[in-house]
Formats: sequence, structure tokens, C-alpha cells
Amino acid sequence: MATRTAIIEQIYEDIRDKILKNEYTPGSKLSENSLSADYHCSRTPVREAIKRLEQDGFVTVLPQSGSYVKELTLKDYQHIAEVRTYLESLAFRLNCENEVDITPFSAILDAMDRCDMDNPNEVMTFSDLHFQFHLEMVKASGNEILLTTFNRLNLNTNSLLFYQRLSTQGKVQTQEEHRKILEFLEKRDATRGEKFMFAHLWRKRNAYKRSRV
Amino acid sequence: MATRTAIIEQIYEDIRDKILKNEYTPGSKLSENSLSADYHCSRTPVREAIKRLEQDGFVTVLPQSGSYVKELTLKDYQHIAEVRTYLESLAFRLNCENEVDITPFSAILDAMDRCDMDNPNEVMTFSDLHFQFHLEMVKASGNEILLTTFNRLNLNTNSLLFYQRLSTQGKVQTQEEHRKILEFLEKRDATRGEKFMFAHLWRKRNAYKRSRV
DNA sequence: AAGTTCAAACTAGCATACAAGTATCAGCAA
DNA sequence: TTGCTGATACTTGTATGCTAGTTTGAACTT
Repeated sequence: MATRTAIIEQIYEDIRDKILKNEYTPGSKLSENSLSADYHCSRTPVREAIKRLEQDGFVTVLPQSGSYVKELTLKDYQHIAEVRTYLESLAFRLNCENEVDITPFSAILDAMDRCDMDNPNEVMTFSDLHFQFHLEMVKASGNEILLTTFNRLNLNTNSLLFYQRLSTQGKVQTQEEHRKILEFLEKRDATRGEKFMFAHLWRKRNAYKRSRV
Repeated sequence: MATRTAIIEQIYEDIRDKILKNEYTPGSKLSENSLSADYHCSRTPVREAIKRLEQDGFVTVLPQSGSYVKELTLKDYQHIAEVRTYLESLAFRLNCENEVDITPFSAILDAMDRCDMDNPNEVMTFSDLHFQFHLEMVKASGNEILLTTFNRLNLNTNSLLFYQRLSTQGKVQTQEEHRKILEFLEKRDATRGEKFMFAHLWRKRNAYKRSRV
């Protein structure tokens, strides 16, 4: 049975995906009326979906006026990268403590290795898998609150965080780092592994910071 | 002008406060009908407030059945403490980078020093100031996303995190650590300061973990 | 022609009505 | 007495109507 309340969830995800895919561009308006027409439902579920999007930082609501897709600045990206760095460092530490199985992680890395970086489609796959890897790290931690916090962290950033290194060379370096992270995880070396994980992510943060000009 | 939409905000905060004050005990039901009667409004704003409470982890909504105040387990407290540790460590590092002024922090610590731990009221004040200190650390970082993330981190935990050390002895130790944190902050020693901040918070996390029996 | 004003149209906030799923409890059977 | 069943009352989910704030643009003034 698809529960009835799933309608809101569905609208939420659909709008969010369209924002992530840039079908709704930053600054564009999200009208309750037109959206309810699009989804063949009343304004109520649309309204609740928009409220959630606002909560999660995708949308800005101006009272009595309208809802607009939020524009993220480079500074926002930097801030998100900062928080992500720390959340994922925590995830790594917890995974060491819990002695998680690394085979699922290895599987993802293997799949990433098989991607041909001269094929745009596979570059996309590579990026998706890359995100999967990091998400899996958080999921495996067994800390639900950490996972929720991570998921809420405006995933707009995926594009910028992970669609960056497109070249075969970039792939090799990224993968080397990922393998090393897994090595530390296998050895349950929380201290050094966390340091490495931190550096892996913080570098990207610094890139945002520098590019502010 | 008090904007009209403030109604939802007001209901949200009121219910949240009542949950924090234990006026609504964990497991108890939050009926849209009775709440809308309490607040002399329709179900719509109440509904949106409850949806926000659900998002923020205070309430569990069972479809077509009802909303209930979430019961937090010791494990939840541990998980929250873990995430807080890392978020505040980040805050400390950013404050070092930004070379923030430490006087507001000192002021809070001074006020804490003046609390008489034999007077229950002042113990309460001490706890509030304690939370203020940590919140200020996050606010000063200038990372809005970090602040939002921190604020959402179910503040139920305050009671357990900060109402713990009630004795004069506990106060002294806590304050010593806080002063040391400020010293590191003043010296802009991100590396060692962050380590100390981490230890300061992680100890509490370990206390939760141990007490699981 | 440019700026201002005011009214009309549009937007979301809120109230209310109805639909549909869930829980409860009385009545019955074993 | 205990366990089951079914009807009823109650809950939230969704639709819709009305209100009030916001925006827009055309007419008017300067």
C-alpha cells in the first residue's frame, strides 16, 4: 500500500530533484497554485512540501508573496563543505569503533574504477557512485541523527563537490585517497584515518574559500 | 507589525518549550483538534507547527493516527552528543581562523563564576549560561548553516548535557576547562584548542555510551 | 516624459468541510 | 472468562472558500 501521506513526500522529492537538476533555477518562483495544478492536487500538500523545502534550505518563503528557489553563494558552498567535513569525520570514527564491514565500500570503489572518464555518461555514474561512497560512510555509522543531519545538508552541493574532477587523472587521485581511507578503516585506525578523511574533504572547502576572490 | 505567519512560529515554539519543560511528556499525544482549541485557531497552523516539530525530531507522526512526543533513548542522547562534539569542534576552528573577539565569551564565564551552586535557582542560571557559552561559540563562527544544523539538533539534550554537574566542585572543573578553551581561542591555536574542545565534549558522549549498561 | 498614486488582480494565510484510514468498545461466540 | 468481530466514533489527509497582504500596471499629475 502506498500510504496517502506519500503525496507530500513525492511532491517534496520531485521539486527538490528539479532544483538539483536545475530545472527550477535559483531565484525562480514556486507558486502554490501552478504547482497544485501540475500535480493534480490541492494547494494543501504542495504547501506542506514547500514548507519542508524551506526547512531544508532549498527555498525562501516571503510571507504573503511567494516562495523562491534559494540562490546559493560560494560562501554557502564553503559553509556546507565545512559541516560535511566534520560530519563525515565523525562517521569515519564511528565506523572504526563499530568495526564495520568494508566490502560494500570496496564494491563501490570497484564500480568507480570501471568508469570510463572519456564517456560523459560514465562520468555521471562515477559522480553518483562517489556520492554513494560518502553517503554509505554516514549510513554505516549507525547514528540516525548524524544521517538525518547529513541528508538535510543541502545536497545542491553534490554538483560542485563531486562533479569536479572529470579527468582520468583526477579519478586516479580520488580513488587512491578512497582506497587509503578504506585501509585505515580496515585497520580500525580512527585517529590517523580520521585525519586523512578530514584532509580529503577540507581541501575542497579550501578550494571554495580561495575562489571567493 | 507582527506578521501573520508568526502564528505557526509561536505555536511551534510553545509546543517545543512544553516538551522541553516536560509538560508534554514523551509518548503523549498531540491532537490537532485539541491544540487548535487551545490556541484558538484552526487545525491548519497547528498542523504546520507539528510538521516542523516532526522535522526537528521532537515528534513522531503516525499517518492517519496521531502525533506523539518522541521518546529519546540513551542511545539517541549519545548520538546527539556525538554530532554536537564535531559541530562545536568545527565552530572552534572557524573562530580561530576568524580571530573572533573573546570578550563576550569571557563575560559569560564570569557570570557563571558568580553563580552560587548551593542555590537551585542559580544552578539553573548556571546551566543556561553554560548552554549560552556553547551556543555563542557556534554563532560566532559566522557559518549560518552550522548554526541551523546545531539548533536543529534536538535541544532536549540540554537537560542531560548541561544540568549534570550541579556541585561546586563540578562547577570549578567545568569552568577550568572553559577558561582553557578560551586561552586556546585567544592564541588562535586551532589544532590544540580543537583537540581540547573535542575532549571536553566527547567525554560526555562516552558517559552516555557507558551508561547504556 | 517621468514620477506618483491608486485600484485591481494575484498571492499566500487561515478556516472549514469532507474523505478516508484507525482505534475503540460493545456484543457475541467459544 | 477470553477472544473475536463489526459498527461507530475519532483521527488525520486533502480540498476548497474566504480574507488580507503584496505586487503590478494603468491612469493621472507635474
